[in-house]
Amino acid sequence: MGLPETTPKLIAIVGPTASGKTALSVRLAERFDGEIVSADSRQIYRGMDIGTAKPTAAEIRAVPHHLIDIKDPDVDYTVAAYKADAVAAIHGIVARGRVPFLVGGTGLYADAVVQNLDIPRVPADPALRTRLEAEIARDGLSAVFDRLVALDPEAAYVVDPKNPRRVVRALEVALTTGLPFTAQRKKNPPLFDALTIGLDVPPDALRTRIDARIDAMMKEGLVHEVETLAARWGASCSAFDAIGYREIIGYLEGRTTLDEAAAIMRTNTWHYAKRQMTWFKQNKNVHWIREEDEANALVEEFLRPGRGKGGR
RNA sequence: GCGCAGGUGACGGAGUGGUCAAUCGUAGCGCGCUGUAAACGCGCCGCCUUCGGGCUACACAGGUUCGAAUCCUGUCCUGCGCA
Repeated sequence: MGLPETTPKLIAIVGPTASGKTALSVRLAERFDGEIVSADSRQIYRGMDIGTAKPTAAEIRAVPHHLIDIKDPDVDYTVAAYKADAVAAIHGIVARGRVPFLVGGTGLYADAVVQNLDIPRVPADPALRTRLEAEIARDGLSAVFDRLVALDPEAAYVVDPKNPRRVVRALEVALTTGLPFTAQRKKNPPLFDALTIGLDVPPDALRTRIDARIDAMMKEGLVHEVETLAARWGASCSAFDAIGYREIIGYLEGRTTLDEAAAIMRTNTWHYAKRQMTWFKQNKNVHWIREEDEANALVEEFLRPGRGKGGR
């Protein structure tokens, strides 16, 4: 299928949290002379190491990693910024003659790159959002949704009328640009010839891995990490609206015991993993694998000159 | 072992004569998502169903009533109080 010959090849590795993406990607990158671009919305942040299960120092030494530790937790980062940063990083890797691996569990981030999503160029407007949220509180969400539909009729069946956050964002875009939100979100021709590999871990096994990972995080000093970060940046950064951080903050503020916090982390992480699966399953181009050998074979075949997947 | 308070779906916890298969929360299951995405949201959740409905249920056994998760009696069990 028709992608230009010159379209760079990209290998994306996705899967739920704790499925083994990091370890697999490091081995693949070593084997195929690659570099890794993280597609993880929390590993972006400096200092959030244990709770986000960042690659280890040894792993980072073994293979160059990009888009990890690029912001402080008080900075709000976004999909749009991510897409730009990731595309730039990938081009850099390609220019160096190496193979780019896009690795991470933040589905929207990965899709923004792989599917070349056109994200409306309207930055968040906190004042406007606050006003719209007040409007929702006063008039009800459906009234505000109606307002959106008046400006953007198509939004009636594209935007979830029951999701305040979506309604607010769509209105934000429509109001500040004067153009319909739905006309500004597009899927463009792909920038990269991508092979997407998904790690398929059976539910029971995944749950076991998640629990084990949380135990390990606790032993490695998650509480101390969160305490230190909160002391420095305050507990209310949106970066800390993340599994592990939220629960430990709750413990530090005396709302739960440590055991309770850990238990909540386990179920929240599980819920998250299930949402990730829901997301990734939608993408019919993912090659689901259970064994590393399968990944090796897929990548080897994909990288063979003239054997790209041609936009599929 | 006399007193009091209770025993409701996996758990927590509403309901106190009909409109109750039983509000709600949690867990569980399914799903969605284009500048907060580890975020945000939606659906299902006794059993069966040709999706109209059918069946069995609110500790157990009786009873009152046209009608009971809701009232009465007894039994068993639990918690606090007094022995």
